[in-house]
Amino acid sequence: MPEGPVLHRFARAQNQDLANRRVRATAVQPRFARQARRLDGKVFVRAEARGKHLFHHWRDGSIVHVHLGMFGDFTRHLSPAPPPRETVRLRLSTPSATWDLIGPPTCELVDPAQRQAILDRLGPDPIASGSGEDEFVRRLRRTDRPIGHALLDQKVVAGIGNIYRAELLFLTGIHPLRPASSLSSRESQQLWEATRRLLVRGAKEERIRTIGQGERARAKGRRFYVYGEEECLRCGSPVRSLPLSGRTLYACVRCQPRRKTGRTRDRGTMPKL
DNA sequence: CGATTATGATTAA
DNA sequence: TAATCCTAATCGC
Repeated sequence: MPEGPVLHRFARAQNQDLANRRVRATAVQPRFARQARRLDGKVFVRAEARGKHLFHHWRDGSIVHVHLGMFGDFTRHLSPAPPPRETVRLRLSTPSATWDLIGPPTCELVDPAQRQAILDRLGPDPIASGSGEDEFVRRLRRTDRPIGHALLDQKVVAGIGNIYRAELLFLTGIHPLRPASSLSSRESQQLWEATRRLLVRGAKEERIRTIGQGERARAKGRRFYVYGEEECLRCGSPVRSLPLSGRTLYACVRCQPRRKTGRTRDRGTMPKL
């Protein structure tokens, strides 16, 4: 379920609940039980998010690396917490709050070098660092793969998932199949700016929000411009869906032309076709 | 109750 | 590209 901003939200909330406290660690599933016993009752120092990766730092030097994949999730309970479900990989609790980790493909103890190796594989994370545009543009320029593929590549920019990919390309009016290297520097710059804005917003708010204030009224319950939709929220044209990098990509046939269309600016003034 | 699907990513081939 | 790792909700029978 999670894209980058969700991991940052988890890290912040977990820091509020757990940082610098003695934390009970238990596991329902046997897979992580031994490791949980080793951590149980020790001091949880802090949670750290980078892209879609999460690290839990413990005072004894242990580092737990978590990746939630497509289905993983954290759930939070206030005391008294209900008994854990059978699928709880790791439960972290203090007298007041409890965090359950469900369904992660990755939950492992790592050493500092392994953590660093993971970070080294990631491109700039606009939530963590603020800057990174140069690196982003550099990476785009040197690949001929479609921009829709490049945006999911975590070493181009860390944290974008399938929803943000579709919505960012929509917001910048870029056709997803254009080679990344063919973007003008202005387009790359706009893409980075939109990425930074949306991911930072997503880390602050409870849910992914891509629709701008001006078009909020028009949305009427719809959450996205094109992701998972059949008609473009802005112009009503059909949304094309196609598989790209093994995921379904959505794009408006009209707002995201393969080439720039001269003077015709879609400012949302156009009625439904 | 089985099949399907979902905001992911690595490894093998 | 395909197989692999993970869970839960939904849908059709």
